[in-house]
Amino acid sequence: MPELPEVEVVRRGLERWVAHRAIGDVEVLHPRAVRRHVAGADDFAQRLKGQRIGVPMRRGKYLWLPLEDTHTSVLAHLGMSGQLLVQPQQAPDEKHLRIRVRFTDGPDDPAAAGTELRFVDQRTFGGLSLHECAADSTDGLPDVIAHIARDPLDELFDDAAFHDALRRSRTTIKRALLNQSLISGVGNIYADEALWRAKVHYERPTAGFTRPRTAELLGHVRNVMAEALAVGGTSFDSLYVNVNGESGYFDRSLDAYGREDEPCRRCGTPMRRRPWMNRSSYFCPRCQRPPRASS
DNA sequence: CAAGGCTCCTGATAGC
DNA sequence: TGCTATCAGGAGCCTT
Repeated sequence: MPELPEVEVVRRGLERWVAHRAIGDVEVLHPRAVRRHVAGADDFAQRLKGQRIGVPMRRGKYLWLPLEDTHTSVLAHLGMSGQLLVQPQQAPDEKHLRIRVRFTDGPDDPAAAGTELRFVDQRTFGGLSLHECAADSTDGLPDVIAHIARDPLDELFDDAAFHDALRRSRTTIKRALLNQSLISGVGNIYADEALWRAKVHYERPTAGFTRPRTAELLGHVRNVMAEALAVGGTSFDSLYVNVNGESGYFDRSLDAYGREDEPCRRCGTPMRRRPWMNRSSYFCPRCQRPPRASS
């Protein structure tokens, strides 16, 4: 499940393999993969043809490819299972290949010659679309994601504003961490990991957060993401821009996510799983005490 | 308007 | 053995 670190690994791969390449034919094999492109699959393909890709950018879990000499960008979201792969043109189609982007020239790196970009997505929660850039953007930020907050690895992320937002909100901390308009890039896995590290229960009301507690939690969010990024980045050395939910750094040691009934790595108490917002929350019942009036 | 719930989708797995 | 139910979950959209 791609969250910020995985998406950043993909962005770096795209920067290496497809930046500054000119787009040729585009093939949309499944309409759902371009459902955010309101004008439809044919329009998407025709408008991309002949454009040159700029330097890939990312905010939270979104990434985009600015199109040089235009005010438009290709927006990409991987959803649950999306992958952006750079493959040799002759490689067999993947089972869940949704979009193919051919190029009319090679990149600076001749090793990438003869390759194409493929969007592969089993569960079709992700997709590509073409958008105008936000009016005040200098980096090609698509207008449709202008509401997405900066992510905690962005140097312009405003810690004080985030704390103030927590204090103002009548919600609980995990909901806030997953609210992409407050802080972006955090998904279910890294939320549980950061909360475990901070010894904070997922249902703790945000209104009671002190400045030091917010600062500590943000530190843990940043650390767990940086560690995951470091691991994910090491495996990226081939002609393959990968998001892999099954392997890669996912088999690194997670402290909370998926560890139901296993001993807490701090205190040994069996970890618990609770149904939460149609998904699961993993936590240590001893290290992460629930707030009063909460189960 | 803020907050919370619903829904899209496919494949792995559990259970009968 | 083979079917059905359950789970995974990001984020737009809808309701309250």
